[in-house]
Amino acid sequence: MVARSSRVTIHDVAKAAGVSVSTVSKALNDTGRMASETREKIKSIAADVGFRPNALARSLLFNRSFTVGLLTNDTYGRFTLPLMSGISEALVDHGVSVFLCAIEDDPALAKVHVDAMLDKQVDGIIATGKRVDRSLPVDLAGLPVPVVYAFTEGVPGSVILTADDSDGARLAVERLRKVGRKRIVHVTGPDSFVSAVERADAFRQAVGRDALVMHGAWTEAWGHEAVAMLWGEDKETPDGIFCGNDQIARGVVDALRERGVRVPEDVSIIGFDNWEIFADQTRPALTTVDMNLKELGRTAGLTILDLAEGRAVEAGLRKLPCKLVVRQSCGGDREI
Amino acid sequence: MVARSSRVTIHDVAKAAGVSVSTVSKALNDTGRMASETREKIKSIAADVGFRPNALARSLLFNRSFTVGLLTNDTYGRFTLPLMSGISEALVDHGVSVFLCAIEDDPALAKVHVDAMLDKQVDGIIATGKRVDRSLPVDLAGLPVPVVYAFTEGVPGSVILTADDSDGARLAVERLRKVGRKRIVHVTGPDSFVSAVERADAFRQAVGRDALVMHGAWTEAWGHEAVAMLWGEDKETPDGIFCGNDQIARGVVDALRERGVRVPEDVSIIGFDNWEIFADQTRPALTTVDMNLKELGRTAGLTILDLAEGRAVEAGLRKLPCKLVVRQSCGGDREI
DNA sequence: AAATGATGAGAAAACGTTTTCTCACGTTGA
DNA sequence: TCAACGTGAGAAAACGTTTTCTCATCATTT
Repeated sequence: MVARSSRVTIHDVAKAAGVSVSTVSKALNDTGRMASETREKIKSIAADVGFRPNALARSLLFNRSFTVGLLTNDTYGRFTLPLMSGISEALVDHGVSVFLCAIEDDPALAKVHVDAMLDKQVDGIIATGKRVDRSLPVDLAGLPVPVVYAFTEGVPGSVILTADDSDGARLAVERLRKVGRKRIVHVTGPDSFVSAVERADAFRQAVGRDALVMHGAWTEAWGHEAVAMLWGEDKETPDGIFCGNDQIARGVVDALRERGVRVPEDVSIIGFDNWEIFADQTRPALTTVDMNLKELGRTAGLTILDLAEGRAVEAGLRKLPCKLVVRQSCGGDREI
Repeated sequence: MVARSSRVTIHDVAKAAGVSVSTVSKALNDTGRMASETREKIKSIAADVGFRPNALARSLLFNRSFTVGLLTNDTYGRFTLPLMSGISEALVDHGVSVFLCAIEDDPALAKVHVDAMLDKQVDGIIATGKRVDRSLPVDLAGLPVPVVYAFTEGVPGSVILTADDSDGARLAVERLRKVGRKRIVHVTGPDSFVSAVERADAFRQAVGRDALVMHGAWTEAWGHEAVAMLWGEDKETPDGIFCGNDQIARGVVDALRERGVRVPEDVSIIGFDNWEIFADQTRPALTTVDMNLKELGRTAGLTILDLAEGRAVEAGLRKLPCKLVVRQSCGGDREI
């Protein structure tokens, strides 16, 4: 019943070299006692026949599969892909591969995927999602493998990695100040998102208690609308706008252009996310806050590795700093 | 040296049931001869202790790992994610998990990933990329596992799946005709992309030999530029524009609005890709051609499964049909 | 009552590794 | 010359399954 493998095994190498499999194993792993000429001969023969050890067999023996699972409900991949990229980059050097499981807010599907991963003896699971304050529709507590939550809500006592929204907001305000802006407002997403609230709080702290924060949708349309409101009243108009994401920022920039307001000469705009497809294509290109998701992924990967290999990791929420990506929409990109 | 697993094995079940492991195995797999009460008792005990067979051990035995690798150099994920979603959806029912490997046009990294997957005994590899007419920077020929190329160039004699660009173009023209458009032009990407050329050819075939095709970049800016050219001369302006992707379409729509040309009343616009983030956010929302990438992924997944299980699959290029997603930019969305 | 057959369940081998243990052989020292 | 020791290499067990083979036991038939 068992299918025959066409792959070359350690037995083939042993036969070709006229030694036992144990000797081959020791030769290739540089362990055991052995005449160095024997070792070299075996190594060369192994290379000749193209031997590569079957990872499944090693996994079975070591109880380490050198795989981790990435569980996400961010079907669009806006946040998952950069994270994935960082995880993969950090782990490939350690011979670890990543199972990507897209569960579309479907608890049953999530369970199927988690079970499949556990059956395949993943060394750990990284959970991620599309918002920081919502958990995946599956309970990952009490699993026989370590779990790291990245950019999604985790159970108490777990390791949770996320971007520092407050830091991002501070970075933006700091920059707007540096280019001489005085009347700064914040146009952002719904206040039902903790990210939006955290950024807004940090924004107020940086700008002043009565700073104007406008909550709306995460859309271009809301950017247009906000500009209409701000420029519609006969109050003093802002000279700096910090937007909650790049889509809103694009809406704001477009709306200002339509009104004949120049960006960045008259008003400086800063976005959030550094979603290149928006930030780069907006005219002028957006200066925006980057959440360093790839770095977050790298950290998540190394953390799950630490846990898998039994090293202690401090539990709790850990916030990683953001960075400002300077393009043209804020101005001052030359003189600073 | 070998770490102790905390997981419950078939031996634990055997001990708990007071029978041998072979009996447990046969009981759970509904094979062998056995008193049905024994079988049921074992099943219930196995469920009680939460036994799940170690997939690694089974893989070793069956020489089937129930994993496949998805290799991509589309770091942004525009095409990879829908594909991945389809693959995963098709395979999860068969207990197959997917390794996602992002190789960023780096041959060395690609080789590392491919080797890691082969070591882990993947049942097959699906290769994908960001263009149909470029191959990945790694040679997948002669691998000991089946390979399917999806949305990327494959070696001759291999199985290659791709979207039918001609079909997409025909669909668009057909629709423009149906809403009464007579003067239709095609604004698309560089003619160094075979996709662009195939669509352009099909467009010409549908509209007429001397139909106007404008090649440029795949950007919004090119959409603006093309409109400036079309409306700048004192020739008759088009009443229908079929765009090579949604970004160009968005540029065209925006440029027309700025000129006071109404979409879809005066001009009908159709995009390509159905990239929701563009198609949905454009005002009016874009009617656009969808390449059915998820379906493509599903097909790729089932194909690699066929190959892995030794079923014959016809080699060669297979083009899957597109579909038109109707929103507002083309008009006629109510009466048809 | 003895031979046959059916039934139930366990022993062992296999998958491809790694590691521990054992052993044969040759060299050294007294 | 013989014991002690070092060296090189193989045998066997282990990881967790599945499957084939073997063997009791019991019921049925002659």
